[in-house]
Amino acid sequence: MSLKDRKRFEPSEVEPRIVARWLESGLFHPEPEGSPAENFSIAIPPPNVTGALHMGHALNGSVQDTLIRHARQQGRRAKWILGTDHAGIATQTQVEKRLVGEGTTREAIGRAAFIEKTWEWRAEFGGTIIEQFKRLGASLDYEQERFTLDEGYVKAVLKVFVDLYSKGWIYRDNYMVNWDPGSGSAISDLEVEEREADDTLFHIAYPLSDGSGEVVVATVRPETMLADVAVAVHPDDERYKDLVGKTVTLPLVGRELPIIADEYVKTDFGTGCLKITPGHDPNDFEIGRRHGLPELSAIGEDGRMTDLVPQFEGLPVAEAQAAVVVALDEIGAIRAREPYTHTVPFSHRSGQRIEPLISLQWFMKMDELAAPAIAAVRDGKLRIHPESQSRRYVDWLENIRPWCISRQLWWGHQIPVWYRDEQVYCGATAPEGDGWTQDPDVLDTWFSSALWPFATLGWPDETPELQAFYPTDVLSTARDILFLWVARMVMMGIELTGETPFSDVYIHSVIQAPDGRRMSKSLGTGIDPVDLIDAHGADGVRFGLLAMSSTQDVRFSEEKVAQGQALANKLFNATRFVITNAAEGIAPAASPQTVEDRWILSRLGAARADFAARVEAFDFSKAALGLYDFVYGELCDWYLELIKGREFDDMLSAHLLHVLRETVVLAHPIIPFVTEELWPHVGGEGLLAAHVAGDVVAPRDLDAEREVERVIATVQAVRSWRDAGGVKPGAFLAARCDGLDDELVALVARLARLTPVTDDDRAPVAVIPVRGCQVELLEGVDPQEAAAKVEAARKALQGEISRAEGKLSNQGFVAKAPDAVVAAEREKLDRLKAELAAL
RNA sequence: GGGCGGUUAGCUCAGUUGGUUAGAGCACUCGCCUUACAAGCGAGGGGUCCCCAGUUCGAGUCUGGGACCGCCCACCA
Repeated sequence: MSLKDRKRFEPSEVEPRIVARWLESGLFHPEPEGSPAENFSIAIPPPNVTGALHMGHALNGSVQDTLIRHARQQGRRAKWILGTDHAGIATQTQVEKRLVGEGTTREAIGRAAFIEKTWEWRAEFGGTIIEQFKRLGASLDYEQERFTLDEGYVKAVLKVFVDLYSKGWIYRDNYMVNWDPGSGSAISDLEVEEREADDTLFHIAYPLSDGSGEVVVATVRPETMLADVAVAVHPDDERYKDLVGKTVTLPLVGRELPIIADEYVKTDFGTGCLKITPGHDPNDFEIGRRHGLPELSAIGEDGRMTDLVPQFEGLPVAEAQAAVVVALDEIGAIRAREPYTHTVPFSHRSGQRIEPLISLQWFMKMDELAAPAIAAVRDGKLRIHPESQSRRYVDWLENIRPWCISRQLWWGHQIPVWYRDEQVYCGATAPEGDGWTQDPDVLDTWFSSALWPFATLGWPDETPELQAFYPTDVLSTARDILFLWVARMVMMGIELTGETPFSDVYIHSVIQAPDGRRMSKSLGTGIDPVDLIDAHGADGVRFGLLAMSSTQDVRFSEEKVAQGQALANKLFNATRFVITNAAEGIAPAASPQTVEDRWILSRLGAARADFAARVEAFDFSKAALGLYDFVYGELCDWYLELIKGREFDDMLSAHLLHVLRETVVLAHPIIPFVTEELWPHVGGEGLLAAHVAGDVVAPRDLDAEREVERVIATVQAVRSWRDAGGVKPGAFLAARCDGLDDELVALVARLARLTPVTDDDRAPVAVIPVRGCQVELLEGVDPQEAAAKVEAARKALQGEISRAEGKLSNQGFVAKAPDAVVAAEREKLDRLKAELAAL
């Protein structure tokens, strides 16, 4: 169907065609040439391989694609690096669920078969999100898709492990970890979230071994007492000073525990006596190490009681607690119990309560890695937007602790360490000889993600891609993985490549549900961006999400998406109007003949400059809304209406095509589909996505802007009078126009539906003053209506005049305000008085 | 317990270094199928800028205090 006959832009019909053309063109896969300084690259935050597109992906995709397309328009070779993350725990959990559905378990089929199953799972579901990104119009390099477990990537990960191991920064230790019973694995501090829980605080009496009394300790975890190794008091606590050095006898167990002094203990909390359980409490662990205390484990990695106290062996933790309480009650050791609300750690992944326990794990030393990552931000080599986030970044890095990098999973990079008797071997490949067993653990998924910007480009090999596109330019992501991922990429990037892996980090908004709650599947508050694309088109979704975004979290509003859809449709119809009227076979060219022609060129230039500045400042909301204002408020509402009375000669046709063509270019980074569709109709050649716009912007024409602004103000004033006076919209009214030259009068007359007269000396029924000129309506308006309107206008003017006079008679204002402000106030007063006089 | 951000029209949000009568989109009211678009066009109504105090000739904007909401960090049993 010809464009002229399509009354509406139909995204569902257009989008698949456009995507196909983009993909065929090879445009999204730039050759690795040139230098990183002249090229532009972004590495996408790798979505989980089995994930589906959610609102965060859609917003972040819109942001990154806008940046990438903007860079392409500037003639930069732009590469948006694509790939997915193997997502250890998340993927393993899904595959395990499937196995259960098939009546088996991962333990039953064994490690090798399980990993094979997981690769099958990836083959089956791994492509979903990539296809969804295509629907969004994301101009990712689909020809070079990476995976954090592909061959080259594995090579990079193993090399990093081996290198940092030999540097002594990766080590194995028995240490307190966050044990997640849900995934059966240790997890890092960052994967723990605090939640409020209602518990009971038990006060338990520990008798002194010499029979001279007792001390009372408070705990919400009575079952951990089985692993107590000491009781601590504050060294300055007068109540207990004399007890330090004595021992108590642990109830139920009979072990003698020393009473020690440690400044950690708060004298004003509870009883001032703290039971020390290094095996099951992070603080107690630290205290235990300070005092050289033994580390006992009452709870095992299976979430059941160990054989430390045979009476409770094998009981799940919750049952053990009940049993311990019963036993303590029997001997009358519980002095008090009170309800207690506090925060306790939960696994972010499995949602289960974290069990702190001591475990043999791999750790990475972070201090030396953190220092240059802090310096990068301090020196301005790395800029974080919004700026307020850089403080969070620095604070976290300054207080960084060792990172537990081992996970008791099967799906991931297996730790490249082998054991044989007392021997330990670390290397990228298995050691020679028999009898070696590889460490069964895999690396934290974030260990491999930390290498993302360079491992995806072929590091550690000096590939052409690495030379052309690394370091990358921008990293765009949500706030919640600033530490988990961004900071670690910076640390690893600087350590391994000597370069900050990107120069700008953009932290985008989190989009909440319309009611302000979190968008989540489990709450039922999620909105599927693909459904939105179906309903409003990808352009509408992109525009809407960008227009919503901000420097903080925002609520989702479908109206903004609809606004974007309306914009796409508006641009489509504006183009349709121009090409149905323009002379045939005319090439676009700026050829202004009239004041409005000059005006729109000036406004277009301003819109372009503004758009570029907004995008480069990561202010996508303003970029999108500014585009909307230009297209609606200036191009369609005024310019196209202003030219409608004119003959579409060659010069006007060429000029209109030029304006439309440049508008389509301007809008392309945000609404690529409709603009690509229109491109050939406004004289564009090839793909708009490949079009280099350059950055030369025509100088503003302020004279034309002033004149057309007067026309607009006059038209609006007359329309307002007509409407208030009940004039039929179609009627042309005779009017005298003073203070405007003929060209402007003609414009006003057409848009306000006036018949300008000069030889009619009837008395006006209404006088409309506006910006130094006035329009006298000679007919149409009902005299009474007119009188009421005049009265209202007079009242408003008088209000303003007295306000201005009051200001100017205020000595403080005249004496202290800047001269320009005072002068402006005087000018305004004069203008108001003139307008009042004209009424 | 610390830190950060927010509070402006019915809703979602703008508001530059303090300076016209505080804006937009959506919603609402009235009028229009005016030959690009009724998913459109025109004209309107609607605000105690969270509260209190202060600085200033002048405060939505700056300062102090408070209230409420959200987020981040944190080892009080």
